[in-house]
Amino acid sequence: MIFVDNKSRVPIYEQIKEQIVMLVNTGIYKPGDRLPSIRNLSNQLNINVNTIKHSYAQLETEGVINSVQGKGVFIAENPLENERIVKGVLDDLDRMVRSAMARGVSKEQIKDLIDRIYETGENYDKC
Amino acid sequence: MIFVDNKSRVPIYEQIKEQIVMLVNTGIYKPGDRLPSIRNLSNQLNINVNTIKHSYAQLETEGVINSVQGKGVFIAENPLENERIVKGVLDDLDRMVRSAMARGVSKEQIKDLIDRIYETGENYDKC
Amino acid sequence: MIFVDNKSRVPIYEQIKEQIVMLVNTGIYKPGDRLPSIRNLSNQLNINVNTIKHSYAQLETEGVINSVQGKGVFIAENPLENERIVKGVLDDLDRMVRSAMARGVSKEQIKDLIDRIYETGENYDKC
Amino acid sequence: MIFVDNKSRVPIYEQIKEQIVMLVNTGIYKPGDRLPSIRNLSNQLNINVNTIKHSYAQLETEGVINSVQGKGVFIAENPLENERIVKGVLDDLDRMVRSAMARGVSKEQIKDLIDRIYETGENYDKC
DNA sequence: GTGGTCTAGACCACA
DNA sequence: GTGGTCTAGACCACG
Repeated sequence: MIFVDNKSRVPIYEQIKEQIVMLVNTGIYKPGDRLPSIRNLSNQLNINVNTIKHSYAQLETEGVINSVQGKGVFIAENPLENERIVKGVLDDLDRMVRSAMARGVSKEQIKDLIDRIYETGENYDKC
Repeated sequence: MIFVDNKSRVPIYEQIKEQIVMLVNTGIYKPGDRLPSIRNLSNQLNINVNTIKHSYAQLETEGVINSVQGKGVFIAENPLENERIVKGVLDDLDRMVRSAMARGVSKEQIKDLIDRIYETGENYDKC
Repeated sequence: MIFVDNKSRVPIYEQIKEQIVMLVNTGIYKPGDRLPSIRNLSNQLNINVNTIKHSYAQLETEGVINSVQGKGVFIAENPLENERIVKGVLDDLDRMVRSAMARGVSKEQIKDLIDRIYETGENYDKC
Repeated sequence: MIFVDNKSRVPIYEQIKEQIVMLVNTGIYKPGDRLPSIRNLSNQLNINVNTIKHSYAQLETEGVINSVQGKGVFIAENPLENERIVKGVLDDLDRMVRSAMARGVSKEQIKDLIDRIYETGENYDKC
C-alpha cells in the first residue's frame, strides 16, 4: 500500500513518486515488475486520475518506469540511475518536532508515538 | 528577532507563527509582553501587513496572544496551555511519521532526528 | 442559502461563519457535504474572494470544515464537537451578560430573549 | 464600578456612555452629582484618557453632563431629555445566544450562567 | 499611533 | 476548475 497525506506540504504526486522509488530501492519492486494501473491506484487511494498520471509521467521521464500503451506500466531496467533523496519529509518532520517541543510535548511522548506507529502500521505491501 | 525565508515551501505566515511560539516557549516573550506592531514587523521583515496580520490572527485564535484595538498585541496569560492545539500538533506529527515510514525512513533515523532537535534546544529556559 | 448584511457592525466573514455553523447545526449540511467553492460563494454574495476565504479558514481551524486543495471544502466528521470552541462561546456569552447587566438589562429580560431564541429555533432537526 | 468589555463590538466609549446614562436612569446619579474625573476613571478602568474624554464629550453635547473647567464633571439638570436605548448589547447577546445554541449549548446551561453572574457579580456602586 | 475589515488582483499548485 | 499564499492599498474605529 502507498500512503498519502492530503494535508502535507509535499504534493501528492511527489509523495507517490517517492514511495514508488523507495519500493524499488528496497527491492520490493524489481526491473520488469508491473505497477498498478493508473485507474487502479486512483481508486485505491481515492485520488484523482490526473494526479497519478502526473506521478507516473515524471517517473517515466526520469527513467524509473516505462509505460507501454495498452499493456501497463513497468519498472525500467536501470531504474535508479539518478538517485533520489527523500528530503521533503524529513524537513517536514523536523519542523513538526520543533513545533511539538515548543508546545511542551516531551521527547518521550514523541518516541512513544513513533514506536506505536511503526509497530502497528506495517503498511508495506506490494500493491 | 524574527527571520523569514522567502523561498521555503513553508508559508511565511507559518514561519512567523512558529518563531513567535518558540520565543514564548524559550521565555524570551512572557505573558503580558507586547509584540511588535503589525506595521512595525511588516517593515522590519519587508513583508506585507496582511501577511503579518494573518500570523497574528491565527496565534490569537490559538490563544497564544491577544490583540487589542488601538493598543497592540500581547502575549496571553497561558500562551501554550491549549490542549486542543497540542493535540493538533500531535496529529500532524502522527501523519508525518506515517508519511516518513511509507517513504522508507527508518525508526532510528527519526529518533536520531528527535534527539538532535531536543539536544540543541535544551539550552532553552523551559522545555 | 447564505445572506449578508453589509451594514451590520458584525463583520461579513463572521456572518458567513455563523450561518454555515447554523446550516450544519440544523442538519442541512452533513459531514462530508461539499460547501460552495470560495469563488462561487464570492460571486453569489458579491463579496471578495478573500473575505470568503477568511470565513472558511476560521471554520477550518475550528474543525468545522476541511478544505482540500483542488477539490473543494467539505463539512468535517464531527463538525460541532469541539470543546474548546464551545468553551470560547460560553466565555463570550459570559462577557456579554456582564456587559448587559452593567448597562442595566435585567435578568428577566435576558432570559426572555433566550426563551424566544430557543423557541423559534426548535423547529430544527437537532437542538 | 463601570464594567468594560475590551472585546465587545460595542466601542469602549459607548459602553461607558451607556453605563453612565443607566446610572442616571436608575437614580444612582442625580442632577448635580459629580462624576469621577477623567484621569480617575482612566486609572480605575485602565483605559486611555482619550477614550474617557470621548465619552464625556459626547455626553456633554447630548446634555447629560456638564463639565466645568477646573472643578469637575457634573450631572446636568435635565439629563435625560433625549432618552437613550440600550440596543447594541442586546443585539450582541442575541447573536451569542444563537451561536451557543448552534454549538449545542442547552437553554438551561445559559440560564444557569446568567443566574451565577447576577448573583455573584453585583457590581453596582456609585463610582 | 494601533489593530480590524475589505477589496482587487496576482501567481502558484493541484485535480 | 479548485484552494493557498501574498501584495498593495483603501477605510474605519480606537487610543
